[in-house]
Amino acid sequence: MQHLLQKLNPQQRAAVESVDGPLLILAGAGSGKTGVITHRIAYLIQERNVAPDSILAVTFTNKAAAEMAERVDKLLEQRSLAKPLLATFHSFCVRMLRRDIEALRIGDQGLTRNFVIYDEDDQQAIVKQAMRRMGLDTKQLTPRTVLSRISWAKNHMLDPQEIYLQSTDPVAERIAHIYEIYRKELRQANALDFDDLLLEAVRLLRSSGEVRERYNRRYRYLLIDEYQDTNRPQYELMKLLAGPEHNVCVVGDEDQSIYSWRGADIRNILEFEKDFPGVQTIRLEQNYRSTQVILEGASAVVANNTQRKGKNLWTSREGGSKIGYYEAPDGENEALFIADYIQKYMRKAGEEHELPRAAVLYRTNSQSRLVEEALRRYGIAYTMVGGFSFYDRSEIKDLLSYLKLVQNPDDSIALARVINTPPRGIGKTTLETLERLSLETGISTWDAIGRALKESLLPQRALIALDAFRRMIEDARALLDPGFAEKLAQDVAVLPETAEPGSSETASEQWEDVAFDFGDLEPEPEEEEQQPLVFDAELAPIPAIDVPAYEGFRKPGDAATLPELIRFLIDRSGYIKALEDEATPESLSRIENLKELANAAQDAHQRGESLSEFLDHAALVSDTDRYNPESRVTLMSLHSAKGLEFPLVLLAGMEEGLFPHSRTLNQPAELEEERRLCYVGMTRAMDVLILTRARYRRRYGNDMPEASIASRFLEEIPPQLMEDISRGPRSTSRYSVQERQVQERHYSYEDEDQRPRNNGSMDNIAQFFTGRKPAGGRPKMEIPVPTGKTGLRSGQRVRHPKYGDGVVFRREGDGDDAKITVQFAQFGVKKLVEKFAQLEKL
DNA sequence: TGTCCACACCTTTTT
DNA sequence: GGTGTGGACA
Repeated sequence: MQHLLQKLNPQQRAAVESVDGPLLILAGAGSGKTGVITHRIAYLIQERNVAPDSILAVTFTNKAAAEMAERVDKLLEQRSLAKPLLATFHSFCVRMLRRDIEALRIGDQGLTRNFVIYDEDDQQAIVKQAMRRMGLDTKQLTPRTVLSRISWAKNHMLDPQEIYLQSTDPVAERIAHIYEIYRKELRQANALDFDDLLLEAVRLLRSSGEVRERYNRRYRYLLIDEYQDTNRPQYELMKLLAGPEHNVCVVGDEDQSIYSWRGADIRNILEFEKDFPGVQTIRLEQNYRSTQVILEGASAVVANNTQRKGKNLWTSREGGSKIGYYEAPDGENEALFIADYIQKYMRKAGEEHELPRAAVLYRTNSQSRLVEEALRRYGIAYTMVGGFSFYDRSEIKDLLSYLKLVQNPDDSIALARVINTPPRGIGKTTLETLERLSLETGISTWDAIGRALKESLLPQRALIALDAFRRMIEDARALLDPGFAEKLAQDVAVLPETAEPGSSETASEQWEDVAFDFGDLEPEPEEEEQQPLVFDAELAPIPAIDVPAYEGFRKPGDAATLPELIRFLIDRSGYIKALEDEATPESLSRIENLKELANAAQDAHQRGESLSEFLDHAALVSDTDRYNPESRVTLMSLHSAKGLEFPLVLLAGMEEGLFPHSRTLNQPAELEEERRLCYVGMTRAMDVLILTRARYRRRYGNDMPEASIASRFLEEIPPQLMEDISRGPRSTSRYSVQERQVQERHYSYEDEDQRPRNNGSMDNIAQFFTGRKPAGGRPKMEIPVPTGKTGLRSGQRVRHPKYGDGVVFRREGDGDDAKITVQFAQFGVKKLVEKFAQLEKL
């Protein structure tokens, strides 16, 4: 309908209506890109009568995909069961591979659809193992480095031989060698890493004309979001999927390209015009998000890049408040300022208007800790995106490894993870024997266990333990039943009923009787051949974990459900028991986490997800997917913030070496990427943008605070757009003198200690450690030193009953846990627990 | 075998 | 502040 186009400006409208042939949309920050994509999809369906399920839109995160799907749904006037597919490259590839990967098999070689996805830890484990076997020193050449080189190679579509031929030094040759072993190991484990998901999908579409044509027939309209961040394999994938019609629409912004380290290649924009002749280009240059001040500031920064075509973003939101700059004495103070600012902003905004929202953005995730502490202290609720996720917890990974092993016993990494977790007497020597066995014969660890048992290759005790372990996994597999496990591995959501006659054998039959797709929650299909394995609650009591009851009972002989499988595993493995016996707060929280996983499995089960779908989900959820737009305060890295917007943005850590990051300082190309990152961060702000910096910052936990230099990006913002809200009473700051003093007090962690702070002693950690005189105009007592109940602080002279006189060097921790490091005249440096130290002030 | 502790190293960014 | 490693010991 016309209303679909009504709210769009002429360029956006053109972008929506140009549906035939290749289209390149260069969309500046905040130019309504998402709206264009969703409207375009709705327009295709509604105005052009395109079948919804022939549209494929690829976004950067699952979250973005889900949100877009929702928006499209709202735009459409009538619902239909067929929906456009919105996915990430990776999740789309998984769907495709789960269905069709066996087309790549030659004989009995190649991956099966039961493949597992290896995350970074798994990858590291493989590399480490390979290096250990090769007798390489993992200190000189770290697995991390090797892995990043392997990933680089994959992102440039180079195989080990090519890397070997290109290598100019022994290290590079060695890496090529490790790469080769790595690949072999993954193949043997029936596993794919993230990069492989793309590569194998490309290989699949290239090598099987039948598969490619099927997908081409299926998906006639292609949209690619965040096009500037696509890498080579993604580009190839797009070309293969585009089919002969070339109805491809890509949306991107050169200034927001921030993933070159992951192989993203801006040349994809240039090549697009080459590979898709007749491409139409549309520019969206009106920004609807930010005030003029913010937009000008951000544009001024990114204008310092040489590697860009340049564009003219403009906004009708004239003026706006200036970009705030706060220079804190140290990191703690910076965080407290941020908390304080957010609190004031929320109060004020709460009185005035709608839902106030704020984001704290930073370059590295480790910066979040201080901000979190400060927010907690202020009692401000927040959500954090990134950092370690639920799925990174060791207990979760352990249980997932059990599940992976059930799905695919050849997964040697999962096996290694759980074979002795909890301890069941399978130790180092046993594992070494198994490894040797698998290495010599080229079989997986799982098969090696079978062989060792059959031929009694190990001491009796080890054999008994191994046998028990193997039976547990086999019983779990039997719960799912042999045929069923395979069926679970299929992705039923893709391409229903499109199988060609004679193309796929058994697959198409299995296809029809499973239909979870439309919320069909029927019990699992029955199987003819069944092991009468009833889950016996009495034999297998689950004391601590309460898996919620699910609807409907499973008939005896039906395959077990996902939650049942989990119950079985946590019980039979003794995992819960071990945690219960431990009975520490730590172990109890682990139990809680496992409960949460059980709940997640329950939800998944109710959605009709299979084991492999559940595992895929766990592997592919990104941190950004956890962003909750309802949340009022969000903490995240700059990278995660891409695509989002907030009325208030605080950008922390504007320091050389942090942002731009130290590893980019002498690489011009990477420095430009940092600048784009800065641009991305600044343009997230709608109304208010605050940049902060700490003059002294601690690098790791306990190190000396180091003096910092203001980020160059600060200097690239025209001064007339900025306002210094940290300095002096006379500034036009939003705070009065009194308020400021109150505020300074606020920014101290020592609430208990009310001693005057301007006592001229060494109040300033930085001064203390750097041995500097206080700088000219710098106000004193900027850095609060925690002193706790005893009031001990750095520099305080103390006496100890045993060690005699000394000087307090450092204090860490809070309350009863507080530790004091004291330099004693005769006994040297000692670290003492404050509570017991019996220190006497002198 | 398994567990505890001291120490060394580290930190980009993520599907 | 967190993790991984290696050595000492039960």
